[in-house]
Amino acid sequence: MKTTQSAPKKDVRVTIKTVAEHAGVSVPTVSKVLRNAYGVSAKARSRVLASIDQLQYRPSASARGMRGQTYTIGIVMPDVRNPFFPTILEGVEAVLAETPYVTLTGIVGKPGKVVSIVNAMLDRQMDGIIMIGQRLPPEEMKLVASALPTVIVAHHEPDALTFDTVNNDDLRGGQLAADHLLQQGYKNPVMVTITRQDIVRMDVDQLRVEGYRRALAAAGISVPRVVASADMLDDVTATIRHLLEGEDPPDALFGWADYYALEILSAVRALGYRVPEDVGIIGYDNSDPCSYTQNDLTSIDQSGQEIGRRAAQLLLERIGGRTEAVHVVTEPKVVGRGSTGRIPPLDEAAASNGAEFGSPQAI
Amino acid sequence: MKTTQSAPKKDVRVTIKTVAEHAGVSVPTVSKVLRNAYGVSAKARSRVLASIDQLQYRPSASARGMRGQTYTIGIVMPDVRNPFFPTILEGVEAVLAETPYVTLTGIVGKPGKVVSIVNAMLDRQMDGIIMIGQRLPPEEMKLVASALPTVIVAHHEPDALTFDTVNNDDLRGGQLAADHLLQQGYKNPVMVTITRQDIVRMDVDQLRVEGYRRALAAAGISVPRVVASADMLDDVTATIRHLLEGEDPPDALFGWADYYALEILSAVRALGYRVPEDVGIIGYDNSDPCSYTQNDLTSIDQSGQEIGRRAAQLLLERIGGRTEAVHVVTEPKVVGRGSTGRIPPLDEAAASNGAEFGSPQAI
DNA sequence: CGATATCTGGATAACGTTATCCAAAATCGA
DNA sequence: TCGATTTTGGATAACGTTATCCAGATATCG
Repeated sequence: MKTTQSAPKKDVRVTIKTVAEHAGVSVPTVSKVLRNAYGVSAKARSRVLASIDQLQYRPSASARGMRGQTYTIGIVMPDVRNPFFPTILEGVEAVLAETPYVTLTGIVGKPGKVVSIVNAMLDRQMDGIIMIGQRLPPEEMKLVASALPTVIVAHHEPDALTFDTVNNDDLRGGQLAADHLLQQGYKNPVMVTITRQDIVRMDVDQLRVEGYRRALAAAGISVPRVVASADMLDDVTATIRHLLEGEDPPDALFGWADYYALEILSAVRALGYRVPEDVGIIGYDNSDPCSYTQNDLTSIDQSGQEIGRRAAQLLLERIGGRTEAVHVVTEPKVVGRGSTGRIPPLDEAAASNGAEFGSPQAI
Repeated sequence: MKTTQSAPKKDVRVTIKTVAEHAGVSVPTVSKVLRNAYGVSAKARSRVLASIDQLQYRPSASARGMRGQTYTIGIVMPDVRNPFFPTILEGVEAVLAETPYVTLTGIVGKPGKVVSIVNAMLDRQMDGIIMIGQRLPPEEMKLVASALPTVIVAHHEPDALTFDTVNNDDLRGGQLAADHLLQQGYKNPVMVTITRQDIVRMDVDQLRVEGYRRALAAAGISVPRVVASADMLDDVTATIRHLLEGEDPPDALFGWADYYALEILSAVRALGYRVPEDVGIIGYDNSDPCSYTQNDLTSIDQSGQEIGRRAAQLLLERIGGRTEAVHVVTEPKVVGRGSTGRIPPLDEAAASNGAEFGSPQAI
C-alpha cells in the first residue's frame, strides 16, 4: 500500500486524490469511475464507489470544466411572471432527473440582458443551453450554437441548422382561437398582442397573429384587427379602454398569451363590461390561472410539459453528439371555459376543468 | 517586444495568455487587472484593458473557481409559481447590476431537491447563496453557511450566527390581517395556511398564524381558527367547501400568501358565494395579480424589492469579509381592495392601486 | 504452448486562472 | 546624493480534474 508520509493535511477538503488514496487506486482510475469510462474492473469500481460514498466526495465542477464536462445545463428564461414557463421547466426536470445533469436558470429581467446571461453560461463551461422564448441576433446566435449544444423553445426557425427548436404549432393555434370565437357567435374580434422592440418575424406571437388573420380572412372578415400593447397592466388597460370605448368596439378579444389575457380580463371588467356577454376573451397556453373561477379563461393548450420534455431530450442528444438539427412542433387545442361561453357556466362541473373542443377547421 | 515563434495556434480560444501576449505583459499582470488588484501601473492597466476589449476576452469561470472566485451567486427558489418571488429577484438584480457578479437560479421543483441544488452550487464554487423561503435541516445548514456566504430570505432565525436573514415582520403582518378583517366588520374569520411536511417553527407561515391568533385573541375571539391545505386548487377548493358548508361558516378568510388566497378566491366564487359581501378575503404579499379587477384582493404588502435589495447587500458584505450575522426585518402594511370592502369599489380609482390603511394596532 | 488481442490501471501532461513570492525600478526623505 | 521605502511586473507553483498515452496482466486463438 502506497502510504505517503501523511503530511499535516491542513484542509479537510475531499478531492479525487483523497478518494484515490482511500481506495488504494490511482487518481485517473477514480476519474474513470466517475465518468463511467471504459477501463476499470468491477472490483476496482465498487471499491472506489464505496470510498466515494464513505468520504462523501463530490467532484468540483470548476476543475471538471477545465478539461471535460460540467454536467450543467443552462436555462434562459425571459421572466418569472409568465405562468406558462413553470410547466415547461417541469418537463425539462422530469427528463433530466434520471441524468447527472443539473439545471441552472438565468432569468432575463430587462431585455438586452440575454447576451450577458448567455455569456455567463458560456464562461461557466455549461454543457448545453435551453433558451425559452428568447433569441439572440442571428450572428450571436450562430456563435452560441456553434460553441455549445443549443435548443430553443418558443421560437420558430425550421431552417436553422445549428440548433434545435421545440414549438407549439402557433400558426394553427392562432387559427383555433379565431375559429373558436366565431363558433361561439362572436362577430367582431380583435387580437391583442405584445409590443416588442426586438420583433423577430418567426416568434410565436407573430405566428399566432398570422394564424388568427388567416382564419378570420377565410371566414370572410376582410381586415382582421390586431393591436399591440406593452405587457403592463396599465398599458393594457389603456389599450382596452381605447378599443371598447372607440369606434366599432370589438365583441371578443384574443390575448396572445394567458398572462396577458388575464390583464385584458382585468381591464374589461374594470371598464364595467361583462365577460362573456359583452366581450368574450380567449388566451393562449392554458396555464394554471385559467381554471380559477374568477378568471375562467378559455385558452389554447400547448402542453408545456411535453415541450419541456422534448427540449431536454433533444439537448441530451446533442450533447451526445448529434449534429443535424431537429425541429419539433406540437399540436395545440382549444380548452373552452366561461370567458367565451356567452352563458357563463359558473355552476357547471366543466367550469374548473374546462371543456375540450375539437379542431374546428384545418388550414 | 517578446514575440514567441507564433506556433500554429490550433485553437482560436482567447485566454488570459493571449491577452498577455497581445498587450506585451505577463499573465499575472493581466490577472491583476481583471481583479482590480494592487500592483499595476495605470499605463499597463489601460493597455491590458484595450487588449481585452479588442480580443473580446472573457475569463473562464471554471479556471477562476480553482483558485479564486467565480463571481457567481446562487439563488435557491422553491418554485416559480409564487408571484411574489419575481419582485424579490428584481431587488437582488438591482443591487448586483453594478457588480461583476452574476446570479444563477436553482429552482426547487419537488421539495427535497433543495439539498441537491445547494450541493450543485457548492460544487460549482459559487461565491455566495441566497435562499428564498427554504431552509435545510440545521446540520446541513450549518455546513453550507460555513462553506460559503449565505443569506436566507423568508425564514426567521434571529439567533443564527453563521448566516444572515431578511424578513418581513410576519408576526406583525398576521396581526395586521386579522385587525383589518375585524375593522371591516367581519366577525368570524378563518386563516387558511399551507400543509407542509417540513414544518419549521420559525418559518413565515407559522409566524403569520401566530400573529393572526394573537390579534384575534386580543380582540376577544377566544379560539381563533386556522386550517391547513395543500397548495393545489383542488385541495384548497375542498377545504373551502368544507368550511363554508360546515358548521359555523366563516365570514372572512385569510390566505397565508397571495397565490394561495387567489385559489381561495376561486373556490369561494365557485361555490357561489359573493366576495366581499358573503365572504371577505385577504392575502399576503401584495403581488401583481392582487390589483387585477377579477381578483381585487386586499393584501399585506411586504415590499419584495426592498427585501431583495437588502439580501443582495448583505451577501456582498459577507463576501467582502463580514462574519457577524445580521438579521433584517421590514415593516408590513395593509393594502385594502375590494375583496374585504363589503361594497366592492370597482368603479373607484382606488380599485387598481389599492388603498393603504394605517397600522391598526401595535402588539 | 506461443503469439496475439484485450483488458486494466497508472504516469504524465494539460486545462486557465490566481496567490505568493521576489527582484528591479521608481520614488522619497534626510 | 545615498540609503530606505514604495511601486511595479513577472516567475513560479498551485487548484482538481480529465485525455492521452503506455506497460503489464489476462484472456483468446490456432
